[in-house]
Amino acid sequence: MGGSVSSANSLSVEELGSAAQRDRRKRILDATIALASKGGFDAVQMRAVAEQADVALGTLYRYFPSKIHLLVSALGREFERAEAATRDKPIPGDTAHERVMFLLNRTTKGLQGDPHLTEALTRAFMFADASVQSEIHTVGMLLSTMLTRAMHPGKEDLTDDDVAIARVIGDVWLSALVGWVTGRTSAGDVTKQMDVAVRLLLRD
Amino acid sequence: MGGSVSSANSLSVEELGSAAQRDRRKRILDATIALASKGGFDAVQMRAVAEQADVALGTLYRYFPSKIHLLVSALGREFERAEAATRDKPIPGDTAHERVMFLLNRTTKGLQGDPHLTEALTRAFMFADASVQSEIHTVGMLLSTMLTRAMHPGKEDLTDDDVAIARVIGDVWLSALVGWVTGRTSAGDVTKQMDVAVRLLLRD
DNA sequence: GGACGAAGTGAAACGTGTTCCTATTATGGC
DNA sequence: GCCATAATAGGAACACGTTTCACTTCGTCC
Repeated sequence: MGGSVSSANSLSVEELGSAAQRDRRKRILDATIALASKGGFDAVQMRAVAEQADVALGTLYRYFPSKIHLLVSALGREFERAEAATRDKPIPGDTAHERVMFLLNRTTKGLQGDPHLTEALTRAFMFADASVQSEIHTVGMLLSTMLTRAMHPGKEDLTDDDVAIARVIGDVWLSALVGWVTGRTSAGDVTKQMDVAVRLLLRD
Repeated sequence: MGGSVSSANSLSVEELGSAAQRDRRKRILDATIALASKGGFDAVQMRAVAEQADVALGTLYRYFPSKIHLLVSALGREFERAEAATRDKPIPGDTAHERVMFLLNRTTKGLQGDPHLTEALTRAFMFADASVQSEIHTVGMLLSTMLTRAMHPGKEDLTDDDVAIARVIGDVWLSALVGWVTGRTSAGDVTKQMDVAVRLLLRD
């Protein structure tokens, strides 16, 4: 896991030439999600992923230079799906508080429906080091986009404070998620913590 | 790293009978800090810790059941030192905001003075799973104590909001730290993020 | 001082992430 | 179709966290 901050990035969909390659990449991520969903972080074993995706171990490493890259990329794909599914759909709620809580609750409930998957993805995200910067950045941008849209639907020029608040909410959400994943707090606590934080940050 | 939530805890100072045992424990934690300080998370290798602490590998595992337990315990000891060093010393500042920022800035600056050590301890803390609950809890309580004391020096009956705000600040601080450790944000950004969060949460 | 159990030692062995190497197969240009 | 090159397969090898085991040392009770 060491080494300098090299250019070893995960191969993104765009830079994959052939359809066969895009399909391999998809199979790998599908296998990752399936294994994570069944047994969490520890169950995502590189040999098992390769076998289930029907690629050689070397190929897996060619597409994703480490287990962490793999899992964070899988997280990114899930986030993209979630973001795409809710784009253009207005978020219900009369106030920023209500809309943000709606978004957080829906997402949190979704995650809690698959605890193992959530554990795997969250641990990977938290353990990632500098070499996973770009994959992490993708996820961070998506989260920030979803939150600011919930706060101010349709607003174009976001203030620094808008962005800062979204960031703080994202931070708290991640911490709460980590607490839940590691068995420190209950599912209800996550919602409660979020509600308190959002109430403090978005006084309508 | 798998397994059920067993009773495998780190041996705490209190339950260590002899002076020789307390000394072994101290040597182990000293070696851990030294190695972490020199090379970060990856450099804290169990064989190296055992050798430097002059104990057998099996003994190291008897005192700390995993590398994560070891590092989080080391973090706990450092936190205890920091907390003890500032207990009874009033924190300068006229407002809660000023005092909290003073505390955070001082601590952050201390951490940034030893990036490798900070990286090792932060990664361990974030990667910890349910089996490290009690060690994590120790750290969480210390952090919460320090923050609420900075917010309301001498106050006895803290409200739910006081505790919630401290928790949110702690969450944001951790996230910011993770961002810095993983090279996503600069040292200055950490301070800036904290200032924004504290300003939003503690409107004087 | 001897016996007994707990704690410590030393080393081998195992599991899984990661790297490396060689043979084989796709792919694209001529 | 044929060659050059890249991509993939298959699998051995390595590193480090963790486990295990046979043996030794330490502390305590008689």
